[in-house]
Amino acid sequence: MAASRTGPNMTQIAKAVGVSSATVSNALSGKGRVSPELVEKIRAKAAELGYVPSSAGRALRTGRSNVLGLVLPDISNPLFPQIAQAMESAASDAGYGVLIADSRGDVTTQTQAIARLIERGVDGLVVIPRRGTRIGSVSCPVAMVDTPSTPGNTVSADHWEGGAQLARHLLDLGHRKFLFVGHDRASNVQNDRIGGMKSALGNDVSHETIWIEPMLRRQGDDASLGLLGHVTSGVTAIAAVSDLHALRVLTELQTAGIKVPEQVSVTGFDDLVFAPVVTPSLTTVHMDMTRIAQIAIAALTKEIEGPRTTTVTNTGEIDTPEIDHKNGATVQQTVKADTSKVSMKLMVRASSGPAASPDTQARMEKLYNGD
Amino acid sequence: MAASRTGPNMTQIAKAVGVSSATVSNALSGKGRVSPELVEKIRAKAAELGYVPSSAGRALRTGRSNVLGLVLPDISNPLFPQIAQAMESAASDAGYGVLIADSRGDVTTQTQAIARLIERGVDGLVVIPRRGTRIGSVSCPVAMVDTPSTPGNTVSADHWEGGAQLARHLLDLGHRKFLFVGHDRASNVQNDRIGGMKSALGNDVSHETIWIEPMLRRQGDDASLGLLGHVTSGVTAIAAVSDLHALRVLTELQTAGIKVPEQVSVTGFDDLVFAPVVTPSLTTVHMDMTRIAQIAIAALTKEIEGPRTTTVTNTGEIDTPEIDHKNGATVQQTVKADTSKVSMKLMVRASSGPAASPDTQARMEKLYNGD
DNA sequence: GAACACTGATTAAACGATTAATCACGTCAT
DNA sequence: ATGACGTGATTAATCGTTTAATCAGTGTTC
Repeated sequence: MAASRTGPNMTQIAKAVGVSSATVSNALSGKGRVSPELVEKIRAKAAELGYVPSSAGRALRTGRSNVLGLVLPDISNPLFPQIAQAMESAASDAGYGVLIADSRGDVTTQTQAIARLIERGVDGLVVIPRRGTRIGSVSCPVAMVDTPSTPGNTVSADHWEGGAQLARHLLDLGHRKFLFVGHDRASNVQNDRIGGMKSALGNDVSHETIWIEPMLRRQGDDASLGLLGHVTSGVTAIAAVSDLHALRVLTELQTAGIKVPEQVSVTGFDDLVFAPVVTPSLTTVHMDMTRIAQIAIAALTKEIEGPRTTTVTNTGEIDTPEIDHKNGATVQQTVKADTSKVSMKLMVRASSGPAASPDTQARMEKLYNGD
Repeated sequence: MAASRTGPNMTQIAKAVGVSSATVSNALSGKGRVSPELVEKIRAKAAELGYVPSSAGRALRTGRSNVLGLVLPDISNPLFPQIAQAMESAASDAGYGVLIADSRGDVTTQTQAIARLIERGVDGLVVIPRRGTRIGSVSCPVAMVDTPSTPGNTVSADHWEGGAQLARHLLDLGHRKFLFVGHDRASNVQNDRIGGMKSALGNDVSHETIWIEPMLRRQGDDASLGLLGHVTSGVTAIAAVSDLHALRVLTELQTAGIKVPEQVSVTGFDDLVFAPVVTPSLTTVHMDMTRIAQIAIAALTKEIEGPRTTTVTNTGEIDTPEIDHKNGATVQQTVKADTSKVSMKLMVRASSGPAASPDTQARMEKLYNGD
C-alpha cells in the first residue's frame, strides 16, 4: 500500500529529456541557469506527460505548504459565505489554498481547531475570533479579523464609522427617536456598530438599546421583541446590528400591521443575501469583504515570505523593509502592516424613509388599532 | 531561507531517548513491535518536547495528504454554511482536513478549482455541482452531492420525498389551490422538490408554477412577483423551493397587507438560519446535512483507504468486501456504496395554517381592499 | 598564454516520516 | 547442543522537490 501517485515526477521528465532532475526543477521554476531552448523542451515534455508537481515533496523541502487556515467562530453565521468566498479568492490569487476550521462558537473548540490546522502544516492563519477571544501564541503568522478596537486586530471593517454613516442617514430623514437592537452585549463588532451610531446622534435625539440574546434565553426562541410598545411610545427608527435581526424586526412589525418604512424605518448591517430581496428591501451597511480579505492575506503572505522565520526568536528589529519588489502580482494596494480598517458602504434601500411626524403616526396608529 | 520548522522531529526524539527513529515512529503509531515501557518513554518525551508530526514528510512517504477538497458551486449560497460545517466536522472526525474551492457559479471556474485542489494533493473530492454538471474524470475519488436523480450522485437529501411530505402537510390543512415558486428551471434540486410536491397532489388540486430568475432578468432585481393576482384568483398555499424565495414571498404578501397564514400559507425549503426567527416563523423542510456529510465522507474515505488505488485502471470487480473492520470509530451506520438518499424532515412552523374557505377569503379580501 | 569570469549544466545532500528487511538475543523443543 | 522461533530493536531505502556546491567549457583580459 505504498504511495499511489499517478503522474510522472521530475526524474521521469529528466530521463525523458536527457538531463538531470535539478535542471528540470530549475527550468520549471525559472530559478537557476538553464538555456532557453532547454527550458522550452522541458516545459513541453512536462506538459506532454501531464506533470503535476508533488506538493508534499515541495512542502517537505521548502518547509512551506502554501496553505492557510481559516478559523471561523461559527460557520452557521450567515455572513460566513461572504468571508469564505473572499478569503478563498484572495488566497488563491496569492497562490495559497484555504483549509477551514469551525470553532462552533466555543473557545475550547477554537483552540483545538487551531491546533489541528497547525498540525496540518498551514503557513498562516486567518482567525475571525469568537467574541474578541485572544489567541494564544501559535507557531505561525496570524491575521485577526475582528474590529479595530480589538487588540491584535489586523484588518476589519470600520464598524464604528459604518454605524455613524447609517445614523446620519436616518437623522437626515428626520428621525429623532431611535431603537437599537443588538444580539449580544459581549460582541465587539456589535458594540462598535452601536457606538458608532450613537456617536453620530445629537443631544436632541433619544435612543434606547435592547439585546435579543438574553430575551430569547428567558422567553424561548420564538419570543416577541415587544416592538409594538416602542413604536407606540414614539420610536420611528429601529436599527439592528445585523440584517438577520433587522429581518426579525421587519417581519414582526409587518405582522403587527405596522407599515415599513411609512411608520417605522428599519435598518440592518452586513448586506446579507436576503437584504435586497425582501419587501421592503433592507437598508443596510455593506462590508467590502473582498478588500478585507486581500489585506488580511497580503499581511499574512508578507510575514510568511518575509525574513522573520519563526515565532519570536529574534529580539531586535521588527522592520521588514526590503521585500516589496517580489509580489507585484496580486494586491496592488499598500497594506498597512499593523492594523487597518476598511470603510463600510451604506446601502440605502426601501426600508428606511422619512420619519413620520408624531401627528401622522398617531393617526395611523388609530387607524390600525381602532380598526 | 531553508525550512522554518519549529518543533523537533523524530530523529531528535530518538536521540533524546536513545533509540532509532524507526522505533519512535513505531511507538507513536503503534504499528511495529516496541516494548510497552519504551512506548511510554517515547510518548512522554514527545509530549515533553512538544512534538508535532510533519504532515509534509508523512504525505510524501505515504502518498496521502489526509486532506479532502470541497468544491462548492457558489459560496454565496445561504445553504453553504450548513454544508461546510457538516463536511468539516465529518471530515475532521475521520482524520481529514477540508480545503475549500469556490466555483463562483461558473463551470470553467469549477474545473480550474478542481485542478487546483488536485495539485494541492487532496486525497478525494466532495463536489456539490453547479446545476448537475458532470465532472470530468479526475485522478482521485469523488463524492457528488446533488440529487438522487442526478447520474453519478453519491448521496443527497431526498428532495422529492421532502416535497411530497410538505405537500401532504398542506393538503391536510385543506389547501386545494397551490402556487409553486421556483428560481431556475435548470436546477435538478428544484425540479425534484417541485416534482415531489406535485406527485402528492390529487386530481382535485390545481397548481401553477412560476420561476423567479427569468422574471428578474426581464424586470430587474426588485421586480414584484405579482403574488396578489394569484391570491385573488384563489391560491391559498404558496410553496417556494427555498427559504430565500419563501422569504421574498412572505414579505411581499405582508407588505400587500395579506395575512400569513390566515389568508395564505407560505412554505420554503432548507431551514435556513432565518426561517425560525421571522414572523410568522417559516414552515420548511430540513436537510440532515450532518448525515449527508457523514455518508459522503465515509464513501470517500472507504475508497481512499480501500484497494482501488487510482482511477479506473482495473476493469473487473467493483466490490470491496474486506475493509469494514478497521473503521469502527466514527460513522456507525452502514453506508450504501453506490448512491443513497437521506430523508428530509418537515418543520411545521407558523407560516402554514388551515386553508381559508373561499367565503372567508372573499370576506377578508373585501375587508382589506375596501377598507 | 595564464588567470579569470561567466554560462549552462550536474552532483549530492537535505527535508521528515514510514517500512521492508535485517539483526541480535533469549527461549524452547528435539 | 543445535536449529527453529519469537521478540524487540535497528538499518537503510524511499517518497519528490529544492538548492548549495561543483564542474566542464567558452570567452575575455592584461
